[in-house]
Amino acid sequence: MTPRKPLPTLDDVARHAGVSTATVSRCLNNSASVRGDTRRRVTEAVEMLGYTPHFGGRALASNRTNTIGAIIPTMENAIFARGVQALQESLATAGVTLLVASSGYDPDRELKQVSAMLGRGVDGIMLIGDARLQKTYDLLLARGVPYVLAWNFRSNSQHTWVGFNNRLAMRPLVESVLAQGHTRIAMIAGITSFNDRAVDRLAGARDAIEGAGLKLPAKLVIEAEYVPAAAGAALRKLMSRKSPPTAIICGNDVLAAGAMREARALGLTLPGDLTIVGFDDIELASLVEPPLTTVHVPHRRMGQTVAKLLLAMRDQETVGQSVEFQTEIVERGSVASV
Amino acid sequence: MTPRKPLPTLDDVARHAGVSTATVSRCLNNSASVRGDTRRRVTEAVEMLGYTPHFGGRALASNRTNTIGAIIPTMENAIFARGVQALQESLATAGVTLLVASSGYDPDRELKQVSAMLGRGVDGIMLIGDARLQKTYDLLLARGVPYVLAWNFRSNSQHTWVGFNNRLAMRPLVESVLAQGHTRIAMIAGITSFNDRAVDRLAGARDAIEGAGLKLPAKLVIEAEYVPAAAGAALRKLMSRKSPPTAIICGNDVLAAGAMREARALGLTLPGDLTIVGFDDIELASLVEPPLTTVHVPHRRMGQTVAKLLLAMRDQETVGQSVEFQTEIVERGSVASV
DNA sequence: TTGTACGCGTTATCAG
DNA sequence: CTGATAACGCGTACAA
Repeated sequence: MTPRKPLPTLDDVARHAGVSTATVSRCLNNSASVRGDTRRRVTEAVEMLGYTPHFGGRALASNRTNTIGAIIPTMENAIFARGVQALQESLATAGVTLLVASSGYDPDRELKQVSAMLGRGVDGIMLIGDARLQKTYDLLLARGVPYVLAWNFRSNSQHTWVGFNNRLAMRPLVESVLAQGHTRIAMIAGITSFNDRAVDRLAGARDAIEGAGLKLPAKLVIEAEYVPAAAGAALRKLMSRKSPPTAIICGNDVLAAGAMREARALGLTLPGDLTIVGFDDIELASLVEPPLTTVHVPHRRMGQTVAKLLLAMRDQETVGQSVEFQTEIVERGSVASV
Repeated sequence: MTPRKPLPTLDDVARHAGVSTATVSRCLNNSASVRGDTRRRVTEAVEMLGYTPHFGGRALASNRTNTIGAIIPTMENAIFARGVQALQESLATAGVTLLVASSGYDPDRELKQVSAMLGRGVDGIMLIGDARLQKTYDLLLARGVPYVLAWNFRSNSQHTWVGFNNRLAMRPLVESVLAQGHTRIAMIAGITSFNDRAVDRLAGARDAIEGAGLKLPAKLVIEAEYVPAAAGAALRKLMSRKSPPTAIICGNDVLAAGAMREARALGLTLPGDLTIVGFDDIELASLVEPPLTTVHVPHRRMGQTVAKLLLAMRDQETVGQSVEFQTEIVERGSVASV
């Protein structure tokens, strides 16, 4: 490995171009007051030396980083990956860099990540949902760094939200299952600890079931980690009951796909023997057999909106206006009448 | 939004603790020479003020950022998401932050990302494959910033690699298909432009087919974007030929799943009417029906290894020792004899 | 339009 | 073991 070379500095560029560092700085920041001639000499020198502004120096002097942070539970979840990708693309067009960290659904780790990002001087932060330590909010508020909560929605909230109401979104899906005559319905939910989306989806399913005069007993609710195998184990447990459910609501598409695989392994015919529905409408949903009936969520648009909002909050130092998205059921064929 | 508050500085902490900034700095960097008593006073003050070191200042003074960069084609590809997640986790245990950017398979964008990361003073960079602008390498070399190329492998390379030989990995998979008696084999490859993995996998398939004395004519090779629908369109085209292939090699699992979906839509029975194989062994592979025969790739272990290597290269300022991983075929049931 | 000079928050060197 | 103090690279009043 070549030894670490010292980066060319503003000073080097200035000397090469025969101007002062101030002028170079002005050129780089597109400040208007630079003569075309001078500007050309400077940009030439920049080219020649392969100069890149030093981020630290810049942050120190300007108290601006052109950086937005995003802390998500995990990158391995396609819905966040997609949203973050869109967020990054939107920010990039504004010349802003995205800093991504993942908390692994651990609130303590999230707090540390927020703290680290504040130290890095991010101009704004995206967080997922609102299930976290109060201390995390305190930190954000104390610093006055704008933040947006995403992937869920609450009205009349003190926070700025970009997302959809997970509870309300789940309800019509379950109602459509109920409409097929199912009365013994179970749920394979995501882990609800520090996950408001999982909590709300479960609550929405319960709303629908109880709204139909039925019950969702605790024994028919199993929480599973975000991997197909966990859903498979849950399904096996549910189907081994004396009177097994005829329909299973899954907290998301990955769980639904895992449940389907296990159901097939048990020799069940889908959807004839068992109705299974998911949530999120990731690519996977249309690739399994039978294709999954699920709830479509506009992940990319949410990411784009978060970008727009955070930049506005940063520039206008204004409070952010929450944006609520609507979801819709996508009927594909994993639901049958009882 | 609360107005942006000024962060507490080292100076504030020093004043509160009744010591000098130098001492505070020493405490924070775990430098040994600080009395327990003093250290306690300092950490107390840090707690009280909610102090977080200013990243820019630190970078400026120490010429170290504790940051590693990773530039991947896209986060929406599960294989990179998984690898990057592992990379991040490994780095985190060493107190290093990961900066992720995605190039969208655009070499110009990648060059800009590298430049930006260098400006941010990253201590090392992970790149995917070796299909990029020479200028990008020049920049890296000029700066002497350690970098690792991942997700592919070349022996006797001037670069440091962490990955597997895509060409060699594809060969036995295709040979196992040939062993089932297939003679008309087609390929749905990834887009090969600036994607050495896609190129190599295609080459590996050709190696196997020609090694068996058969041909892989250009008309039986279709490049498709990394989405199921593109693979579906490709499959439809292939199957509409006068004498359609009896087996289709796909450049990755997502393409394979998309091809399967379309094949079913055409009324074909899988694998009886058509053999389809994938590559990568992402979760999806075991969730489709029939489950996909594919090549297992240790994505997480690659991410961890990249972390280890980059940290070592940074600390010892030494050349990195390439690490080659082996892959293996996972036979699941999407292959039938002709 | 351009240059001079200071300060941003931290680390590191050197005395004490 | 601790305290002054000089860098580090850049932006920006202020002056010219």
